[in-house]
Amino acid sequence: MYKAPRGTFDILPQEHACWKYVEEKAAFLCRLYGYQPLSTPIFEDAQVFAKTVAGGTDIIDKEMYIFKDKSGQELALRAEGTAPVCRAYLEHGLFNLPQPVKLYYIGPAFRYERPQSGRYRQHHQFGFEALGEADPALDAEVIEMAQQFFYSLGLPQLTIHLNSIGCKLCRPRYLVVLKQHYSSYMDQLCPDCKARLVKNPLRLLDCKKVSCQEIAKTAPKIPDYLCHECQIHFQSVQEYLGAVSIPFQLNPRLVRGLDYYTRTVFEIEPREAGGQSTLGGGGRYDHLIEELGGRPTPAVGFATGLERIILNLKNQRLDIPPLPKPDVFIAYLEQEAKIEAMKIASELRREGIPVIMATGDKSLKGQMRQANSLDIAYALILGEQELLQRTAMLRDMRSGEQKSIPLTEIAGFLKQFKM
RNA sequence: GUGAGCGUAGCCCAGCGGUUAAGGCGCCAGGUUGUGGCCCUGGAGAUCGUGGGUUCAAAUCCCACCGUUCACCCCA
Repeated sequence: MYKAPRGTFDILPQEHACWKYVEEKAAFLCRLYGYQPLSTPIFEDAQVFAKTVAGGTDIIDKEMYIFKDKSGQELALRAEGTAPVCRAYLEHGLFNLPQPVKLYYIGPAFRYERPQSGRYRQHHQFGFEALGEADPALDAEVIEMAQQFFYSLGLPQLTIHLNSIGCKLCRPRYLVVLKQHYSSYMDQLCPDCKARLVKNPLRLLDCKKVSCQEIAKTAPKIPDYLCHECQIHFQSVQEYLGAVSIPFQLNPRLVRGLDYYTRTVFEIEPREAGGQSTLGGGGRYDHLIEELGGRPTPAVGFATGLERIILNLKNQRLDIPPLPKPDVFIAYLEQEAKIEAMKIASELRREGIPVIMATGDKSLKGQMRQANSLDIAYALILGEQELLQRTAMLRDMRSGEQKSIPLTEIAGFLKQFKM
């Protein structure tokens, strides 16, 4: 038997209610804040991702789906949402619009890794980006949006962690003192952290090992080493967040792995949960667009994984509005009635009434059972008697009451009752 | 890539060395010659993940592989 490949999954009809719920909340949020939808291809020139994540991590070698197409061009499945948005921003000259340009996306992304709770090879991301302006008010807006998103979903028990990781001027200065600090604990570091010390020092700060966390606690804090401009920016973000009453927690050990990030970083996680529970995160990336070949262009954004959100919704057992069901099920008895039934089904659908037509010449009992299990409000029954009288039997499946209606009046009757 | 747990019908799962592999949900049929939901009766559906080994005997013990779950690495 074939199975969905490792790390992928089918979303069955009954699960779609949940997905639709989340996607609609996302779209509505973006409308509220004036962010417009942008869809990008499922694959890109591999360089779109490779350039932006270059160095420091094994994302490219280990985690990305990279392949050559028949022409030999190197392509990569969409690894995340931000870089393609920036590519589109450059390709279509969106920098010529009044800035900032506010965009959002929602769709699949791919990473080659062993699946674990809420992490899949094909997963789904929702994100929004404000491109072309450095105003800290945008950082605050993006954080507020993220918070409002989870709130509107019914996930209010969240903590927003906030930090600033400086810019190209001040971060190198910080990294020097950070490395100094860790160097003096060299013999106590775990093997991973020894590697991080040279490869990606910022990541030292969120090692999960208890012994390394002790060292991180006493490490110099990056906010203390920000340059003047970054300090002002960071303070302004906090002020604006205060102005719109968004609670946040400063976390000097919150970092990002990649070089293009600047200044604001934030992550959102459920309260009283640690480790792998982050629901979403974002921050400012003032160097990404430059990496892709554009002019230096500041930008800030947020992204979240829908699988994690749905996991949380299910854990909270929130009531998700169910998908609408068809209004009418048409059952028939003999061949003659079947033809009439098909005519009626067709007619009702043209009137905009959703109909399921019985098929398979099952017993009436079987047909009614089916109508019941589909949880349909009305059954329309056509048999010999009804045909003779040019009527149909309309049964209210909830109450069990039924009455005979002339064929010509069915559509009008159903519309009038608007189930 | 590393480590640990788990693989028995569509789903949940009992059985953990002894010969027809149990139950529940769901599905189908009958109890109502044209009527669902509740109830009753019956039925279909399982190469017990795959391959090898131990044994008189393996779903049950051992090994390998595959799958899956969780965690690590990484986290865009």
